[in-house]
Amino acid sequence: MSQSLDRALTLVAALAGEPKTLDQLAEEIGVHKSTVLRLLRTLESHHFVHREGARHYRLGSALFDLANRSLEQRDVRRGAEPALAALNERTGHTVHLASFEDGEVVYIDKVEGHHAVRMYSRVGKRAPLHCTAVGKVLAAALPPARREELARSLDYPALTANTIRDADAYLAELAGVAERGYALDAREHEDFIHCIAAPVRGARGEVLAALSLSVPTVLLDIDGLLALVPDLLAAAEEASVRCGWTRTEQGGTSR
Amino acid sequence: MSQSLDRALTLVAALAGEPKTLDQLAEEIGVHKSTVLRLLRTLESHHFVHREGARHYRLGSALFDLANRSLEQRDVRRGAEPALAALNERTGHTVHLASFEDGEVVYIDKVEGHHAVRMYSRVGKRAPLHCTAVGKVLAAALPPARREELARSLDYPALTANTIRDADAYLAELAGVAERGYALDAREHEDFIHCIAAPVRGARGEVLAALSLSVPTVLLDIDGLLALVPDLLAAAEEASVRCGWTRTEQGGTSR
DNA sequence: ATCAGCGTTGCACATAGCGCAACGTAGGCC
DNA sequence: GGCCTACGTTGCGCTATGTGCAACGCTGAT
Repeated sequence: MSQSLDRALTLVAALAGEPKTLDQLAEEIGVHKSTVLRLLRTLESHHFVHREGARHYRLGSALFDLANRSLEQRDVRRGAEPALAALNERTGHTVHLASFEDGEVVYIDKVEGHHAVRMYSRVGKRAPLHCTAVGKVLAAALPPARREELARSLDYPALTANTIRDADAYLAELAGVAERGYALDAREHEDFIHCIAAPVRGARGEVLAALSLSVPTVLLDIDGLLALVPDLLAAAEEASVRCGWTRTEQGGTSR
Repeated sequence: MSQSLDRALTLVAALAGEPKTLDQLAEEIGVHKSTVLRLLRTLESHHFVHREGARHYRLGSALFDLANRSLEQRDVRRGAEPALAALNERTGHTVHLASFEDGEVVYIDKVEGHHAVRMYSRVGKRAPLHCTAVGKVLAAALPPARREELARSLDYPALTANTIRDADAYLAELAGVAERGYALDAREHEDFIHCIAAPVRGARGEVLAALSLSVPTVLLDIDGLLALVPDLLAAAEEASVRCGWTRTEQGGTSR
């Protein structure tokens, strides 16, 4: 809709990797370099990009500042943080907190595992709903109508041999997740990683986010992973309590 | 320079706090709401903002993604990370990593202290050079000509009773910092906090960043803080080594 | 000393972005 | 339950704004 803004945002994205020069950027986004220069100047004045030496630009501090400020005030994140740390401490594996956004999953916090081999991820990264444990937990939490609609709208790209490939299988899986109270990703997203995830709930029992453990298959086989489910559930419950959730006699809203 | 981009960035900054509605935003930045709507749509298409419910906008995942991606590939940060964690572990206090940018200090990493009372800060936050320990370390690392020029260009706002107030005093302080190899902020930035900082060096001995310990005065008096200098220096050296620095016989480039 | 590569500037054109005002819709109050 | 208000949304016409171009100048390399 707004051309210059659109270009500027593309520019920022292009700078996410390594610092680049004006000419590189101009070529990369297909815009005259004088235009790029002007955009960069505006971005620079807001500290969104920073000039490094005479000819290189990289992302500036405003980005970090805004990102952290915004993350900080997501209440789920704040509430869940101690639980993430504790779960990581107890298991040694990578812990993620993810939320649902626009038909995808967004990682909003993580604690790295202690092992040399571990999953690559990043806070802010987006991932598909259909092949991640966190995605399943979040999708399973939707009201049935939206769940169905959502399931029908996904593409189901096959990322590994185990990836769920169609809406029916996905819906069946989600039903199981809602039943059990946790989700499993058995090498459906990446070949050498499997995960388990559980919901973090708010005051009214609504699912705010999903908490997961991601473990390389070389460290733990599937049974070993499933053995961690009680730890996971305990951590998710701890996080939920900090987010205002109160355990109900009926066992929550899950059925 | 670019009006729409400028407005869009202002918009993003306005969203850093809490989610806001279209009207609020329009009023806040003084632009017609139809314009704001168009900008928001463009921002939304790049995931820079996210629509929450029907009428609220908040920052989107692209911001976190870009910020973390960019931080991740700052080599200093990666190299220094274990040293930060270890220093935090050993002392229990808040540890910061900061770099020099545009005549200011930018925090690029931190590990929170274990105590209930601790300094408020945030990765991406900017701070003044003249009243922070990290600022002094970074300024002291500049070649004498730039150091002088820089010192003359600062404003020296007095943030506490102890803040250095003029260029001559600052230059004298920097000379001392270069001599000692670490810097002290004795309640010059915030009333109840004092800090010590030391440089992290790269392969050619150049200063890449500053590592600091921030301690509330209620937890440790000035002597207690200074007693931590050896720990700080050891951590800074560890970080330096991971950044490619090799200890030279002459004791580095500090004199 | 010459040249190449890149950032920078001024300019003139046209488009892209703007404010306006009218419309649609959802939620709240009586 | 119906009206009203408070928002988000849309179409339109104007002009400011952002654009590409081409010439300039700096800096560093040969």
